[in-house]
Amino acid sequence: MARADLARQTCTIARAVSLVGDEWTFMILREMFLGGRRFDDFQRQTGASAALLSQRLKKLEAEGVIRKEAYSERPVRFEYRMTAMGRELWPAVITLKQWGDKWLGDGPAPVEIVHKSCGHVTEPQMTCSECGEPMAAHDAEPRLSEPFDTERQAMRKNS
Amino acid sequence: MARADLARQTCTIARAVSLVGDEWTFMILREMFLGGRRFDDFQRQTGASAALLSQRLKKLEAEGVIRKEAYSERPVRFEYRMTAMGRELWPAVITLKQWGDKWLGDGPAPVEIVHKSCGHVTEPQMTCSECGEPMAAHDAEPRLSEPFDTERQAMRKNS
DNA sequence: AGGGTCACTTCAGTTTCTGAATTGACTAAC
DNA sequence: GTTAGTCAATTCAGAAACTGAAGTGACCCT
Repeated sequence: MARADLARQTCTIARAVSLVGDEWTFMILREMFLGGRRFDDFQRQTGASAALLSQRLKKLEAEGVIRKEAYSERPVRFEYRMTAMGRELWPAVITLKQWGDKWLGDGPAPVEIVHKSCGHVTEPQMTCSECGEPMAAHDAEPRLSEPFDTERQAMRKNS
Repeated sequence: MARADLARQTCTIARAVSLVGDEWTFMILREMFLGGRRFDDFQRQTGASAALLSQRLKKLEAEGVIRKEAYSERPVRFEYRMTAMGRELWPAVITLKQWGDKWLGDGPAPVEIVHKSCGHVTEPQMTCSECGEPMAAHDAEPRLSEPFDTERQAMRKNS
C-alpha cells in the first residue's frame, strides 16, 4: 500500500498520520508552536528544502491545518498561521518533545513549557477525562467499534 | 538538510521525529498498541511492504523502542514487543487519534479507550503537571534554554 | 543601476519506497 | 515422503519522493 492510501482508511490514526505524520510536517509544526510564521523561518530553522516546504505548506493549507495570510501588499508577502485545527496538534508535538527529552536528550531540555495561567514550568501529562488520573499505555484498553473490528478481522483473513 | 540529520540536532523534537516521526513507524506503533506483535500482523493491518517493515523494525529495535523475541524455537519465529521506551510513545499515538477523531472522522470513533482503573471510556487529555488543569496551545509559552536559543539565533543570521 | 529580500519554482541527480517474487526453516496433510 | 502451507524475512526493478543548487518575479533601499 502506498503512503497516500492511509488517508482513505477508516482508522483515524491512519488519516491523521497521512496528513501530518511525516518528518518535515512535524518540524514545521514545531516551528509554528515556537512562533515561526514565514517561509524563511521554516527553511532556516527546520532545514527543509524550499521545494519540500512549499509542497507541505500547500498540503497543510488545503487540508485546513494552517492558513496563508498576506502580511504585506507591495510586495505581496505571505505568512502562515495555524487554524483551530492546527492548534489542536499541540499535544501531539508536546508529547513527542517530552518523549525526546526523556529518552533522547543529553542534558536539560532545550525548551521548557510555561503554563501561562498558573505561571509554572510544566511537564504536560495525559490524564483520564473521567477520573483525572494520569494515564499510560498499561492503563488503557482499546475497544474496537463493531464495523471497524469487522474490517480488521477481514484483513486478518485474506492473505 | 537530509531527514537523517534531524537526529543530530539539539532539539529533542527533531531527534524524536527522526526516530519515530514517519508514516509507517506510526502505523507500526498503532498496531502494537492494539496488540499486534508479529511481522505478519503488521504487514496486513498497516499495509506496509515487507521490505519497509523489516527495515523499520530493525531501526526501532536498534534504538531500543521495541525488542525482538523468539516465541518459538523450531522453527525459530520472532515477535516484537515494546520496551519501556516504546510504551511511553502511547501518548503520542493517542494524541493523534484524538485529533483524527475530531477533525478527520466521519462518524463515531473506530476505537474507544477504556481506562482500566476507573472503568470508563475516556478521552485522555493533556493537563498541567503543576496545577492539573487541561492545557492547550494558547496556555503554553515555550521558553528556550540559553545554549539552544543561541543556536537558533545563529541559524537566523547565516543565510 | 546595482544589490538585497522574500516566497517561491524548476530541474537533474540521489534516495527511498512499492509490489511482486523468492528463500529457508520448518510443520501438517495426504 | 512428496506436496502444500506458515512465517519472517530478502532481493530487485521500476516508481515516487527528496535534495541542493540555481533561477524567477515583485518589489525596496542606496
